This record gives sequence, C-alpha cells and structure tokens, in this order.
Amino acid sequence: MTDTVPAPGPSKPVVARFCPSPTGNPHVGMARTALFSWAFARHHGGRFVFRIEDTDASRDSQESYDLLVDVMRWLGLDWDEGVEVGGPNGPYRQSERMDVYADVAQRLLDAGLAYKAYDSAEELEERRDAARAAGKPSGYDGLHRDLTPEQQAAYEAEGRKPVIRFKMPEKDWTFDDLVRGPITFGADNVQDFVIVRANGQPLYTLTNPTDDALMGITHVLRGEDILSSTPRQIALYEAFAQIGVGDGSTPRFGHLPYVTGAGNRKLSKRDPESNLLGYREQGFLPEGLLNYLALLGWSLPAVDGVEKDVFSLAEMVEAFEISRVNPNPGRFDLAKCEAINGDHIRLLDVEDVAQRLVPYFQAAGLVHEPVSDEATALLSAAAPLVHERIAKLGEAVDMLRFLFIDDEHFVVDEADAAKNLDESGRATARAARDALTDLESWDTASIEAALRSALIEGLGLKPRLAFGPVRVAVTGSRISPPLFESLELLGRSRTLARLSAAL
RNA sequence: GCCCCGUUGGUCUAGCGGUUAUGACGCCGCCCUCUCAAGGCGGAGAUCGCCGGUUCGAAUCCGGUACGGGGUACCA
Repeated sequence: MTDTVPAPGPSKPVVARFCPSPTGNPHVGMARTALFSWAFARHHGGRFVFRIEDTDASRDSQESYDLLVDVMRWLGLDWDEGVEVGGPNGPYRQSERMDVYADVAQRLLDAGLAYKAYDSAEELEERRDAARAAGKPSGYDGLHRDLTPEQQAAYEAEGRKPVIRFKMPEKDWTFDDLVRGPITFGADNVQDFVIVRANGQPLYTLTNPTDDALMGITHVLRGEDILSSTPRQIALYEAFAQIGVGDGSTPRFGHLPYVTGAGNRKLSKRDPESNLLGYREQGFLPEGLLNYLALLGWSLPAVDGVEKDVFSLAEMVEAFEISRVNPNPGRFDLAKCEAINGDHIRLLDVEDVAQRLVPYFQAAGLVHEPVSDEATALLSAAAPLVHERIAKLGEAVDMLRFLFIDDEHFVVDEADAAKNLDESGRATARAARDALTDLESWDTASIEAALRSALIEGLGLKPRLAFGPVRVAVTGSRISPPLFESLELLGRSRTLARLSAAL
C-alpha cells in the first residue's frame, strides 16, 4: 500500500475511468473524483475513459449530460476514450448499451449465477424489518434463491414480474483498497442483490461492473459512498470470468473521501455551494479550482522540507501517488479556494488574464460581440491594474466598470461621495480638474506629477486626502485600481467631465 | 438494528517510534502605500477524539471506546 500501485496483471497498462450519471448540475465532489482518477491515469501513463451511466431514465437528462461534457472540457480533464470521442469499446453511454446488459444478465442466469426472484416490495420490507428486529443484517434473505420451475411458474401465473438477483457466493470478501488498505466484509453482510429490475431495466450494480470489465478498466477510483458495494462487484467480476465477460481479471478499487459542505454532510448536487457552473460564472480558473480540489485529500510531497500548495496540473500528474490520498473527508472551504485561485490568476501572463476577462465583460454587457479592437486594447491595458487585485475573474468587472461604462450610465457611489466629495472634497476635485485641464502629456507620470503638485504641495493635503475625492469622482468608488493609471486609461476628456460633474 | 469508513489548531494538511508537532487558508499586528490588493515581517491558535497496552520513548504500533460520516433500494 505504499508507493507505486502495481497494475493487476504483469505489465498491463493502467486504464482508469470517470463514469458519472447525468442528473442535475455537475458538482465539485464529482470534479474531484474525476480529477483524481484522471491524474492517476496520467501519472501512470495509462488511459482515461469517460463513460456516462444513464440507466435511470427517470432521473437522467440530456441537459445534464451536455453540462457534464462541457465541464470536463472546461476543466481540461481530457479523455482518451469515451463519450463524444468514441473508442474501441463504445458506445460509452449506458443507455445505448442495453443489449449488452441484457445479454450479460441472461448469461448469468443460464450459468446459474443469478436467479429470478418474485418477492413483492411488501414481502421484502416485512422480512427486512423482522431481520432488523432480530439484530441481523437487513439485506435479502435468499428466499427465492432456489425456486423450482413449478414455483416460478406459479408466481408467474399470479402475474408477478421477477427481478434478477445475483447469487452471492457465501464467503468473506476482502480487498485491498488503494486509499484505505485491506477491507473485509463478512459473508453474512453481503446478500444477493438485484441486477435487473422487474421491468427489465438493468441496474447500476450490473451495468457498472459490466462496462468496467468490457472496457478493460484496471483501477476504479470512486466516491466513498459506494465502498460497501465493492464486494458485490468483485463477486460479479469473478462470475464474469466464468461466463467470459471481459478478460477475467478484477480491477483494483480505491475509495476517495467525501467533499463535505458547511455542515459535515457530503456536498450534494442540490447545494448551491457545490455547483461547478457557479464557480465558472464567478471566474474561478479551472487550474485554480482543480488545484484547490486536489488539496482536499492529497498534497504534493514536500521537497527539501518545503511544502508547496500552489501547483499546476502537470505538477500534480507528475507527483500523483494514490497512496498519498488521505482517507478522511474534507470540508470545502470557499475562502481557501478563492485564495488558491487568486494565486493562479497572478501566475498568468497579463495578456492571458485580459483574454480570459472578455467573457465576463460580455456577460456584464460592458463589452459587445463582436469584440472591437478598442475593447480588446482597453482590456489589455486595464488588465495589469487588476491582475493582482482579484481572486476571481468576475471581480474585475466591478473594478473596471468605470472605464467601460458610457458616461450617461456612470454613477458615483452615494456613501463614498458623501464622505469624499463634501465641500472640501469638491474643492480638491476642482483643483485636480484645473491641474489636469492643460496638462501637456496625458500619461501616468505626468498626471501623478500634476496632481501631487497641485493637491499636496498646492493645497497642503496629505496624499490620502488629496486623492480620495479624485478617485471617487472619476471611478465612482473610494476603492479603485491605481488612480493615475486609471486616469490615463480613462482619457483626459472623460476624466475632466467626471471631475466637473462632481462639483 | 447490522455492516463499512473516518478522527492532527476554526478549515485543509505534513508527519510513518525520539520534531520546540510542518505548511497553507482564515484571524490579529507591523512594514510598504494614492484607496484596495499584492508582497514582506511577526503573532495568537493543537495536551494529535478518549481510555488502556506495547516500548527506554507513541500523533505514529496494538486493543477497546466515544463521536462523526456512509451503506443497508427494483438510486448511483
């Protein structure tokens, strides 16, 4: 359980996968699972498969599917095989593979490894309650395990539709979890389970191992929530070996801890906090979000005793050792996520920042489609002013609004105006206007020199008091990007107009 | 009820039998400074869930126990 994880067979290359079901919005826990599985595959030079498990028509949606693909691409977690890109083991949407599952189920039935069970929901519940009351595990009791053809016919005659249950071999189940080490489930605690519903639809319990076997998956990294279904899947693999589904091997399993939210609960799809799209809308960088998510349960090994918590995907791939994954759940801390994201923004070239800002300014209606050369130039010139001031791209919009907004829509924050543009503030603004009116050269250095001379030397003001009124009058807020640079970008006429308007 | 997993400052995390228990986020203070940030420096904050055991020595190994989480579906 330390160091490199051996592949199941000798020199068998790693094949990992991510296989969400398309329900609701993509969430952060999902992204973390995808990231770890992806990083594992990439670290070992293996393949990464992206499959969609849409076997539950009542919960799955096309919209959710589209979002999933979109978000994986946005994150930059590329897949070698799977949905949208195809591959040798397709199709990769389970809804398109129903014939495969029907065939596998039939073969399990034929081999006597599964059976039809006719229990009604009420009967099952009754017996479950009884077992519970007796202090025993509450799974299926195997009542219909060995029905005779006559008994089956009798149930059929009653009009009962059978489910197909897999016949669990009676033995203890031990597997060596990639992140948790050896885990054992006693024979009594893993009962026969349903693999095909009464209406003929296969369940996850069947489709997931079937596809993993058929797609040659060697390492299954998934959420802790399905840890306890692992013995069933292992049993199924052993059955597959008998009926010739897959290559007869069983993958290794690793169960990743939860990402929890504000309480201590697993972050669910319904928590707004967990919505991946929300992070994109706010201006999280994929590299920032992924970096933070990586930190939830994993860390880059220290080099010379120095721990590094801001890193690139490439660095993660290089160092990603599954044995370093922490088994205990981690709470999603938005403040830290933002801090890490801010670090990544600062790591970007300014020009890159300017480009990435475009969609946010468009969404705010400050830049229009198609993007004009002027807008591009202004954004490029303005990006340096906010580059180290934002933690999320979206924050740049408010900071730079004064530059992009047309003069009719420009508004000054009332509270800030009240404080900074009182009588003396207006006098300061007037002096600033006068000093700037005939300035020879409209550039940052000249503007600064002129204002310092007029306001600090001329009026004898402290810098803080001198520039406050100008800042509020021109940018609309007492908090702004650096003043002189801002004025240069705004231009002389607009600057003067705003100063005048403030008087 | 039964089964499984987990437990190091508020949060994340390092640690693999001997450390003044690591770092990050957050918080507080100072410096820088035209505001806000960024950056720099410093600080507070952990009897490593608890009880026993092994050992010269335990956050690290073992056993209990408490608490938290998950499963126990014709969801995944």
